[in-house]
Amino acid sequence: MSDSDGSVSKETGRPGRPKRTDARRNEKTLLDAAATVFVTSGVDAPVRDIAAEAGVGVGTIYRHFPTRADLIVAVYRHQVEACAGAGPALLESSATPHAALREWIGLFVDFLVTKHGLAGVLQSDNAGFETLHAYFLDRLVPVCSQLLDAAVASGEIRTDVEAYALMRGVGNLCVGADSDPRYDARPLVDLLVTGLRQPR
Amino acid sequence: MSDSDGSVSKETGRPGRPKRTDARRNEKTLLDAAATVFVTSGVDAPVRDIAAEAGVGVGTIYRHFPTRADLIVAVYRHQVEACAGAGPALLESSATPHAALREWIGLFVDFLVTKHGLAGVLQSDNAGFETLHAYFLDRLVPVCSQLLDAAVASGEIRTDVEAYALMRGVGNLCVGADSDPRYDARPLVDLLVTGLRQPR
DNA sequence: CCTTGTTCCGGAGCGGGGTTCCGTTTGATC
DNA sequence: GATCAAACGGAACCCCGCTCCGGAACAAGG
Repeated sequence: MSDSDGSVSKETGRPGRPKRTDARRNEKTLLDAAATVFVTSGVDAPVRDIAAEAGVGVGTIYRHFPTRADLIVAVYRHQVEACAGAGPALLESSATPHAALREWIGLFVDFLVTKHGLAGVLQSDNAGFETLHAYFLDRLVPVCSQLLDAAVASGEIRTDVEAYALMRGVGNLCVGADSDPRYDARPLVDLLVTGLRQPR
Repeated sequence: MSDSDGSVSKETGRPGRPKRTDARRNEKTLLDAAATVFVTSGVDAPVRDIAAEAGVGVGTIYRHFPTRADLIVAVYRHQVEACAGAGPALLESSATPHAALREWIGLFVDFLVTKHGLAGVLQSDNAGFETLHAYFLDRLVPVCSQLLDAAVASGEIRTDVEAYALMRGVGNLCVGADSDPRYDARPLVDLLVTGLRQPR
């Protein structure tokens, strides 16, 4: 969704008429504004705040990004793609598949904990965020699965853990990791990854 | 807070005048109603729903339980106390301290995942729930710490994990464990506890 | 440049949920 | 029964997400 050009729809492939220039401009403005507001007020920031920051009406936000999840996905798409792309690379550059998995998960955690409240909203039980949930899963679970399979193949880890569950668990451990100085998710995530190793 | 009698304040010890009988009755009614509604609609259920279930006005709820956290704490106090009490008992009955820790955490997880949304609201980043957070921590962290110390003393586990972090992590892993049939927190919690073991 | 059709925008307004506030009721006391 | 503080109820208020429509901005053709 939301091509830089807008002359074709990515989902259908049908050639939709290109967007008007003011519409394209507003979309960019909105992404910048949302990114700014997300940093200071978290991803749950009131829609009106984002609209104010961008200098547009709330209607404009909903026209470009029907759900909050769409907006969040658009803002963080680049970083998620980068994270997904790093998976195979780490698999080659690391000493063992398990080490690659550990490092990749570290990247994911670093991404999550620097976005106020993102982890908290990644849970599917929050109605209306299925899109967000789905995007992260579609993009990252396959990568995680690849790393996991490699580690299984090399005999380093147990075989009874699904990529989905692992991603979900790591995401959960990051909930509230910002906003509470007493809590650092990283050591616990490491513990989890350590626990994956075969107990022999 | 909220004595059965009300003739003395637990915090100050000063003898406050006893509550009126209708007030005491309403408090009980409210606890029952809240417990019922929590089961079906989760701990985030609208205040008005709870009021309706109890057959009282919303003002009455706020008078007895100024914040939602107060209400939740009052509803689940018994179970939390039971969990806390089970710690020392398990330490005696189990084969090793690590086994006791594993079982105790299992109890805690069972408690959390059967309460819709409780885990999700246990995070301190949710403004207004510091009371809830504080109560769970005050009550359970010392118990966890005791088990953890015993396991450290017996040389079973590593020494660099704080009770607070562990409790927090386990709680986090339980977020959304209900409401998503694809996600079961227990195996991951087990992984975490396994990861505690000394890697030697 | 003007016209016309269309897209896009702004923000008032609706509904829902949390919280407060105050006039009324009720229990306790004498 | 009279008195008075405690407790109650729910209307009212505010904040927020989301919708909707009258009008402004744009693109295309005359």
